Amino acid sequence: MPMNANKPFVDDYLAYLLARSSKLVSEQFHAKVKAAGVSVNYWRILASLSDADGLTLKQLNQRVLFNQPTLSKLITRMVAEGLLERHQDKQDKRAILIFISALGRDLVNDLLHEAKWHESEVLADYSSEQQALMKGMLRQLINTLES
Amino acid sequence: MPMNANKPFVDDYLAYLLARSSKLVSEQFHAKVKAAGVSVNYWRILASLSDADGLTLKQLNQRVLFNQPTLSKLITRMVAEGLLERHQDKQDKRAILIFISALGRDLVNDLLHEAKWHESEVLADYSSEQQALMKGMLRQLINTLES
DNA sequence: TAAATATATATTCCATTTCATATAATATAA
DNA sequence: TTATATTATATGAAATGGAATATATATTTA
Repeated sequence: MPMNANKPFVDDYLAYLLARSSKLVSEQFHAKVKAAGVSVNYWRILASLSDADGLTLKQLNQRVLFNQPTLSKLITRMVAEGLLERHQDKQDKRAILIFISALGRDLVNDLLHEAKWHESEVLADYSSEQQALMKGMLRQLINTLES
Repeated sequence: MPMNANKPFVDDYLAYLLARSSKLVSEQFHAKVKAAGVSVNYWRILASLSDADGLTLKQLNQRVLFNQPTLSKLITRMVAEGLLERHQDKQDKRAILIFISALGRDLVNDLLHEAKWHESEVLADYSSEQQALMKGMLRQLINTLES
């Protein structure tokens, strides 16, 4: 017997609402990403680096929130495919600095444009006040959770 | 050179804000899920079935938004582990109906309690009005995207 | 400074997911 | 009704992800 038959769980569960909306928002756009020959994780890495080139692997991981070995291997593949460059940090020789290559830059610039266009479609029915409110709430939630 | 050096992309990109907040909200709770010996995907399936037992694989997939073969294999494993039951649909013999077993029910009930408690911690600093506003916006976004 | 501890990244091995396709049942069209 | 298309689920091979651990450098402690 359900724990609580008269009140659906997931429809009032924040983590579910976030996961579902996240997936739905990303879904159509990811089809375009794949059409460009890029996996979703590649796109996330490129987008995260697009305004912060030269991060260490650790700093990058704080943005993309992957597992460390997963990111390490993704970087290896992306370097092999010519999308990124890996340089040793002179200050801390354990660390590597990750840069977008010219090829990766072209790719991410295209995708950034498509992403913005896609977002404007998703949010077409929302006023700019509503959009700001929604994004603001999410940013606040992120800040709360990061501290 | 960045496409737009003076305006960070990801911090104003809805899909990123959703993905990041989703991951941050789920993160600590998923540690508890794993501590209960359950993978995150198992938990998502059990939670989705908790208030809608007896869905077809396809209906369930519309809730969890996995790939069809992924869900199919997850179900196979969960049945083998005694958490779920798979029955043929009498009306449509192609379809299978998925039910939670007694064992699965016990497990999910425990996790549902922990999930609610975790959510109340995450949202501790929010008034109930703010909580309702946030969830309402997400539900509206989901509805928009589903139609 | 030597030893111990901590940190950043890489690697190995195994589990899981994905892509493409198969199978079986249903719905539709000729 | 027979052929065709569609739908629901399953499966196999290959790619990817994750847990544990290794390696190399940096930091702290005695």
